[in-house]
Amino acid sequence: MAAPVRRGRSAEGRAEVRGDLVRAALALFTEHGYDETTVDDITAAAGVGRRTFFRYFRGKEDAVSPDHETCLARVDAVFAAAHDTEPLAPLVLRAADPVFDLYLDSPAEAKARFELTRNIAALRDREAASVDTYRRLFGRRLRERLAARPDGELAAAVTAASVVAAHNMALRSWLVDGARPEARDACRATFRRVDAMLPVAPSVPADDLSAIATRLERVAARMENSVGNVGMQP
Amino acid sequence: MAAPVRRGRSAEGRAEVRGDLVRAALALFTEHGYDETTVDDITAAAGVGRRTFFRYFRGKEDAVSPDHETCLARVDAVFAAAHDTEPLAPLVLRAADPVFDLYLDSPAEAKARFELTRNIAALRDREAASVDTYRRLFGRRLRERLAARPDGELAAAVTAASVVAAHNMALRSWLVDGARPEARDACRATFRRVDAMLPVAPSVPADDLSAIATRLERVAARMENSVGNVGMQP
DNA sequence: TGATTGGTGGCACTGCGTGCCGTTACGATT
DNA sequence: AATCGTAACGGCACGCAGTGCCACCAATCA
Repeated sequence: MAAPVRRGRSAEGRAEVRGDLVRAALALFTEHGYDETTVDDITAAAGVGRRTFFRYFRGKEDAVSPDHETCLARVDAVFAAAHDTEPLAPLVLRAADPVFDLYLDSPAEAKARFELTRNIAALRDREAASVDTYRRLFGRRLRERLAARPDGELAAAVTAASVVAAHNMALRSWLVDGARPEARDACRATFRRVDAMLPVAPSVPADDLSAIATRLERVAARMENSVGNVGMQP
Repeated sequence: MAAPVRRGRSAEGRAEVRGDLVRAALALFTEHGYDETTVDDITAAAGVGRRTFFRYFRGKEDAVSPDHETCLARVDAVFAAAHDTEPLAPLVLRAADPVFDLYLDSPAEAKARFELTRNIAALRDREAASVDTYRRLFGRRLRERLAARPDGELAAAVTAASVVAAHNMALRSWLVDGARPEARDACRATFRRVDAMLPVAPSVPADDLSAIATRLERVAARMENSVGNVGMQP
């Protein structure tokens, strides 16, 4: 005599089951530890069979991750929809928006995930691998657009890594600051400061040369400030 | 009746066993595939017991990796030995040298590892996690030295990610180019071109202002070249 | 020669992930 | 409303990764 199936087959039912599993995994991992929590514990807490867990997640580590596959597709769609002549820097910054949405829209879960990925080696490695897929995606799209330049491949690789690093840094600051919903715009603004550090292209339109001059002065000021101020004085 | 133990307990014996396991793993993964190769297959090919494998490696994925823990310690030692007033850019570039040594000193194994990490998802994720530990190490050391600057944390994160990305890009180019030993210097030179893209500090000494001016002109030229040349023309 | 130490091999065990299959609920068709 | 097809579910069994435990053997020392 099998236990009755509690849910239907609709999309809402699937989302509900998935949400139950994620919440159960986050709670159990946080309370009892990652290694001490088995998949059986998660499925028992969520009220589903063990086999069902592996129909929603590839493995135990993925139970705490949001859906990165659809997010990757959205990022790629931003690049695909952009015109070839669109200035590069704003496009790159805009392409990161879907990732921000993924985290900023659910602050509580994002913070719980952050704490787990900070403290548990297996989940930290998983996160690093996930972040690397975004870096590779940015790298591919940038390489297409920078192939003609001298050191274009290098600039593409460096820019992709820079954007992803700044993105994660902004998210991290937002999370340690309490993940307040009203600070979401500040989080995005923090990220966009990386614009001044990108090596590949200024974010100003091509016909605004005064803006270029302004930017050049900023770069010069920053460089002069750097020299003689390298490292911390004791 | 147990099989006789074939090796002693010396350090050479341990290195020999480890080398046999790495070579067996590389060969079996390449020939029969990663998922199709079990730890039993590796230990049988290396002539040791299954239990011994897990005394040399944390898991199946680590059997193809060089020793990143000692390499991380060497990188950190470079930072620890540097004076606080040393210019930042050359220090950062120099800190990457131990990683180059790790790969450039064994071209054949490096190429075999590269092919495996390129094609096998589990090993690619493992590699990404390993690279991320270097990125975090650079980030910590740079954050110490940039804490006083405006946007110092952001600059530290971006610079760390840039250096690691350029490093891996140079290694990758060297590997796909055949991993020729005589091209090792060219590999390092490719990496050092990232210097022109680093946002944090010029690599010139603090008293050479003419060099700063030269660099500023290079930056300006690159920026002007960028505007109006964004993206590829069809 | 006897005791100690440290690496090794074998064994058993837990837990992850998967293939397979019977079952069950939902939706569509008539 | 009865029926059929489909898709998700639960359960079972299996292979394999990784670990704790213990006996064994070789080298060193008393």
